[in-house]
Amino acid sequence: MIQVIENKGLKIETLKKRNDFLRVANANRKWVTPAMVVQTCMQPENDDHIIRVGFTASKKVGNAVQRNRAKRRMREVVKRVMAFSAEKKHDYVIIARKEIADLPFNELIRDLKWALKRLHKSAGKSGSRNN
RNA sequence: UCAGAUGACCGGAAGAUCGCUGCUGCCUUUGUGGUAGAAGAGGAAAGUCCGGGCACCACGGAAGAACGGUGCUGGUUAAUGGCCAGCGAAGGUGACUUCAGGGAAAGUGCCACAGAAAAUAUACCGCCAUUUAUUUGGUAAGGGUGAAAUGGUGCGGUAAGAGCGCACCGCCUUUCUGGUGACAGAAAGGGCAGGGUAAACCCCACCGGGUGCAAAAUCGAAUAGGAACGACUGGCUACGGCCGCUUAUCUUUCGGAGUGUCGUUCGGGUAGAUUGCAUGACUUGGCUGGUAACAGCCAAGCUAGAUGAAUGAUCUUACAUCAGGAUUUAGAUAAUAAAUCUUGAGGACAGAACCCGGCUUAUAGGUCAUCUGACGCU
Repeated sequence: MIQVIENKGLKIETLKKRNDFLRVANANRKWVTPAMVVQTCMQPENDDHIIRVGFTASKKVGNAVQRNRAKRRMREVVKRVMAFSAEKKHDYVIIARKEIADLPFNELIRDLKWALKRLHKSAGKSGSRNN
């Protein structure tokens, strides 16, 4: 797994600015899975080796303990999936849903892979539109 | 053994793999680097309800008014509405618990319904005397109303009654004794002053300036705009403009637009960064004083510091606990209890955000200490 990262030369950073979150949300490319919602768009700056990922857990997920746990699980999933199935020059935002605390970890990995696949496929086929 | 009361404590464990945060050492291509090491959430981190430290703002000092808060006494503390020790009242067989516990003889307001009468009192049925009378007078024992009706019980007394008199209890005043005090006890005097409500206004005593670390300080880009200086650049003016010049190439006319540009410096202080920011009313242990809260002294220690917010994720193993099933033992082939095996579920409330002291609320399950009552045994 580490080798994959090295081969592709990709580096994962986290999104921190509110503006970035809004930009990704407005791009209107998203895929919904039982545990989370995945949004994506192209990066404005051109650095080939960086993928940026933002995490959102609103109050709907639960209290502070449950929100933090949701973010940590998302971060772990991203670490294992994004390294070899993300696209260069893209920003991603992952929004937690209530079920994220209860679902098994393997299912989260499978769902994120599937969501990324669908997003990239639809981007290639029909531009930026996806409902 | 059972049922309680009070106080204190724990609040998941072990292993493997992969990470995150700042710190220290070394290396270093000085970077958002590499590597090694030790460290990294709570009893409530929560609610943001009180009290402080700290910072800024306002303000000459002090007192008062207004507003808000507190409200038995003494102590403790940086401080409190907290805590400790007492007092009083209420509850409990008891250990013990609860109390918004100053003033109702400073004044004002309110008290439904019932009732004669709910407060400058008064007399419905009664009782007694008197009278021709359904009259007049005396009474407040008894009845009735109500949450509440001029203190209670007994004896005397009387026409009937009544603190009218007496005894005891209650109440009020004064004095004495004990206590720092809240208050307690005793004696003497007074026939009794008179409902509730102050979580109604109010009175009395004491306390309180405001805003909060997104406070505040330092450094400080980029863009736009501002000021000063220098270089080059057209005049007139009555300050409204007019003429001139420029606007990709030559000449003329008309219309529109422009009339300054460049460089340096300064100030403002935005994004961002650093400080504030963890050596403190600190933690642990011991000794001394104190009933205790707590205080003093000595020794040792350094124990989270994030900022879209680290302190974990995944897997495995037992274990507490819960539910179902089976077997054995006790028991009446019952109910039930205990033990063993097995299958499944499964770890509460909850995440530091400047820091402390409290309070309140949430919390699966478990441990310990002291004490009380009941039963049994000696």
